[in-house]
Amino acid sequence: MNTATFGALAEPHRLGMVELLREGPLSVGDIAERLAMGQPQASKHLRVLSDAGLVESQPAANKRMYKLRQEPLQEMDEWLSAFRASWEARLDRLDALLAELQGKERKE
Amino acid sequence: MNTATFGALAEPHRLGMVELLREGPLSVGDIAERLAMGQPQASKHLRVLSDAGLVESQPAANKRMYKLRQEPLQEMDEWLSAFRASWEARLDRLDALLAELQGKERKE
DNA sequence: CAGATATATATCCAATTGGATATATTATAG
DNA sequence: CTATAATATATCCAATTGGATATATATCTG
Repeated sequence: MNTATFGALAEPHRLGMVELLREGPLSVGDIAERLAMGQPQASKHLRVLSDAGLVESQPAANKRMYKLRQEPLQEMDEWLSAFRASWEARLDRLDALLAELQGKERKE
Repeated sequence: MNTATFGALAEPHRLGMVELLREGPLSVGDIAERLAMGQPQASKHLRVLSDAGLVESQPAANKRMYKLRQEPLQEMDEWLSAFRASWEARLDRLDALLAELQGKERKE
């Protein structure tokens, strides 16, 4: 797992950008406006997201459209799966325990 | 989603700690040794992880055992699910496309 | 071509951060 | 109680970071 992904998402404005771009591509100006920040700040944060591979941009006339890239998030998802395994195991044990208790209840 | 979780995982040593603790609880000394770092550094990083809720500790004799907490990772997992939906939709469309191509192939 | 619009970049600054070292704290052993 | 082992904390330092402002660059409009 790449720490750059976590680093990029560790800043509230950038996390907001990623969540915002989930709805679809946006221009820098739109992003800056919707997140209530200055344009240079938005560009700077988008640069960080872009370096981390979380977004990509393409020119559109006067503007520049940014959109999400899925790869880093998919990588995160795969990384998490190792942990998911362990907490699902716990839930399974809980299920087993509850089932056992149910069984006893019926017998008594 | 809490940026503190991402912030805590944005540092390679701390990411390593979390992955290490996946195998089970460890003392500070063990963690420091396995990650080849000094004890004060390990304590400092563990503090950050603890503040982010990613680990918890309990005293054991002379030592202090650290273990993973699942909640922040589960929260990450839920946060990711919103994105998972969109990329699974893409895969579905790809499947549909492939199926359609298969169908045409058979007809011709 | 001239002005306007959108974006990127450069610079300055204060705050945060990670590493290293020294020291304080707590518990165990003898 | 004293010495030791394990850990936490304090301090110093260099590097990084986010915000703000100014400026450069590129594209569109007329």
